[in-house]
Amino acid sequence: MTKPDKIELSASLEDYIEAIFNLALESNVARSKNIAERLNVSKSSVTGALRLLKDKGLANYEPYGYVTLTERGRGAAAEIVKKHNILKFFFEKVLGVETDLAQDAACRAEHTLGPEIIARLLSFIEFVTESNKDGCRLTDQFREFCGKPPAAFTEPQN
Amino acid sequence: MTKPDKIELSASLEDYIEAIFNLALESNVARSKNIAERLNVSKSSVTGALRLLKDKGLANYEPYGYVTLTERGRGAAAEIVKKHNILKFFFEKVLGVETDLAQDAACRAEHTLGPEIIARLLSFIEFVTESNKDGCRLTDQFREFCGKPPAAFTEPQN
DNA sequence: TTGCAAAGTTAGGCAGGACTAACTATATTA
DNA sequence: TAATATAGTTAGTCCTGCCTAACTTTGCAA
Repeated sequence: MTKPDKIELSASLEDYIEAIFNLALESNVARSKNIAERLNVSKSSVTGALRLLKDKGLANYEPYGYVTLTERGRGAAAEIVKKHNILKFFFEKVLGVETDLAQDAACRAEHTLGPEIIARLLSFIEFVTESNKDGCRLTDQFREFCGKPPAAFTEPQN
Repeated sequence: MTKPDKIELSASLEDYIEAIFNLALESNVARSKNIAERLNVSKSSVTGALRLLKDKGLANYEPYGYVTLTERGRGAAAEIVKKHNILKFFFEKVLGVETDLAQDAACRAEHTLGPEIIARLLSFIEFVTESNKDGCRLTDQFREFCGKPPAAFTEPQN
């Protein structure tokens, strides 16, 4: 089993990969222009990012051509998307945060939380979901609970 | 009630503020050198950051002097520290992640999650804590639950 | 098949945040 | 009180990531 040397990616490059991945899913091709639109970034920024992704062996990119992800690129993308989905689900369905906010927060947090936390969070979601099937309905109980006042939590406790 | 025009801070500046705040708590003074050590950053980087914080009215800083936070600076710091603590608690005590990892993840996530998510998370922690007092012991149940295999979560679901 | 709009690239610039090396203040202590 | 170690600052560089403006390719329509 060859572990492919886990590439370190900046938050920004992760965003590009994610965008390419999602565009490919939605319309089969990712074009520079669409990436730029999706990320709210100029076309020239996209060109730069694509070159970097190519250098890292994550994207197949030739000037003026369509963009696809390499095998490794798809692997990286899948991981990011997975993080995103887990976070979004947790924020929205467990914490009960409004959809757009959950989406937004997931976009930002997906770059900062490591695999251990994500794995735990996934287990936790499953735990909660299970409890809902069991009729224990943790999420409902939490919704109900949300009407009480908050506590302190302002002392540092490293 | 004068809302003090919520200042936008980069993750990096938030780190500096947090460091100054914690150093002041621990040893009553924050010195450039200690800040540099704590953040693993060169002394000159600290000088630069302190000037920025001064410009933004968050730190009292004179070259070669001690560093303190202004009223607003302390406000900002308290918010960051609060986020940090809530996140750390959640990761460690709810998800059951190892202390150092929880600490680390909190350090990174504290810059990306907004007040709504944090507020919800706090409520959630209280909910769980309450349940523990009630003898329902959600955390224990979760620990026990953690022995089952994970599911998919790889399709995008924006 | 040429001719133009749309897509993409290049060049050049700027801000944030970090670094090292060299210099300056401060403080301690002999 | 002068010498020196320690703390702090300045100057200059680098890298990432973004931008605009100008230029080049491509592809479609007349």
